[in-house]
Amino acid sequence: MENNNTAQTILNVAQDIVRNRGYSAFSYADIAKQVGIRKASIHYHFPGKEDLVKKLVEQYREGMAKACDRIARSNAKPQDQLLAFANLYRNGLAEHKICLCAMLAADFAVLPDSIQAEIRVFFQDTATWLASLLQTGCDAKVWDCSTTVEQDAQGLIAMLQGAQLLSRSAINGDAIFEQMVYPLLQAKFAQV
Amino acid sequence: MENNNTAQTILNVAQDIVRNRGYSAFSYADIAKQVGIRKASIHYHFPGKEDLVKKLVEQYREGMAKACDRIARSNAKPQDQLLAFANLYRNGLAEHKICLCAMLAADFAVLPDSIQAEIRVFFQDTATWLASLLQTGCDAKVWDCSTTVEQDAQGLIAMLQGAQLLSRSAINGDAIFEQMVYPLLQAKFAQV
DNA sequence: TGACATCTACCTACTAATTGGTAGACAATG
DNA sequence: CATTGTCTACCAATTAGTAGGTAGATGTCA
Repeated sequence: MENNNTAQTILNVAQDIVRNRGYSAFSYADIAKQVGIRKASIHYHFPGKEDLVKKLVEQYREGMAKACDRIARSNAKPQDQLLAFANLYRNGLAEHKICLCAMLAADFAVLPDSIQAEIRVFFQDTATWLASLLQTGCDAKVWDCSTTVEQDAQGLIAMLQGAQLLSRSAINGDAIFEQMVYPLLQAKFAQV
Repeated sequence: MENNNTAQTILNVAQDIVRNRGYSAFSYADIAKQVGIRKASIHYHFPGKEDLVKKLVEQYREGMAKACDRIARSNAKPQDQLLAFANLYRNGLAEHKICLCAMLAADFAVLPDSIQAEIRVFFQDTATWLASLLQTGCDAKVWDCSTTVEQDAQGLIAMLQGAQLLSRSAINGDAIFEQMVYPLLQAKFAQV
């Protein structure tokens, strides 16, 4: 994660903080200290908090899209792709990082409109991608789809986000996550 | 929800705010304005933020325990009790209220230790109650339990909390919640 | 009963620290 | 000499929390 670009360093640090403490509990002073510059210099790169966080979500959205794309291009079996998708969340948790947009969803009521919109797009994109994967598995008779794949996709994402949150407040977080997620995946998609 | 007791009014208002905006984004000034007293008077009833929020979680935990107890005492069929449990979350959402402890779980990293502990107890209690319901349904052959009921219980709670969060950031929140939750409940507990 | 003391629940008026943000100086680079 | 990126030094607003005062209710005792 090296870079010689201050703006990108600021974004990286900011992402870390938001994914750990949420939107309201992060400040320019925090970032400045960790990046090793002064508060005013952050304003040079990002005039206001809104600009910074908006860029943050945009970048996070791109990263997620790329990760999903890698999974899709792997040509693995649908059940393995589903597992790989779930593991994106497990891996984040292993670094003590909640999904950025899950954190921001909790702070939704205090976010500027432009960021609220950005988050909606993130969830919509993710749900659309997952629904398409579920449909593939359906067509291949890997699992059956009694309900619509769109609803299943949203339910799965909800479970993964919720599991991340709950895991963090448990003593043995990482283990809890797997114990939560895999049984439900198995129940819904028996052959996984 | 009437009361002539200032301390309880403060708690009610504080709960509203935290469930909507989270821990970091609520202030004594907010509460004072809504209650109709001065900031300093809140300190009279609750010396510090930690005291207030701790009491908040304690009370919320009692409320949840009572709600679960009512469901258990209803002697409804296990599948109906499970539905009633899920509807606790749906009803909260209908008033634009996320589960208090889901919000605080998001803010976990910035919470005082004593409150972190309180939240752990909440989730543990809830999971224990739900696991016992799942076991009842198991014994009555209403659904089967291939995995342990404890894991299923935690997975279900994760899904419900996650669904609340995601619903709020969706345009049509309430509808989305039901479309997410019920299909997954049905898949896992077929006869529900 | 009257006098005094205490307690409850609030108030005004402050504090020190932190918040996001701005103005303008300055050094390096091209 | 202009641009870029950083700095110091400020700003007004807000944060949780404190000090000290006060009106009114509730004792308590001669």
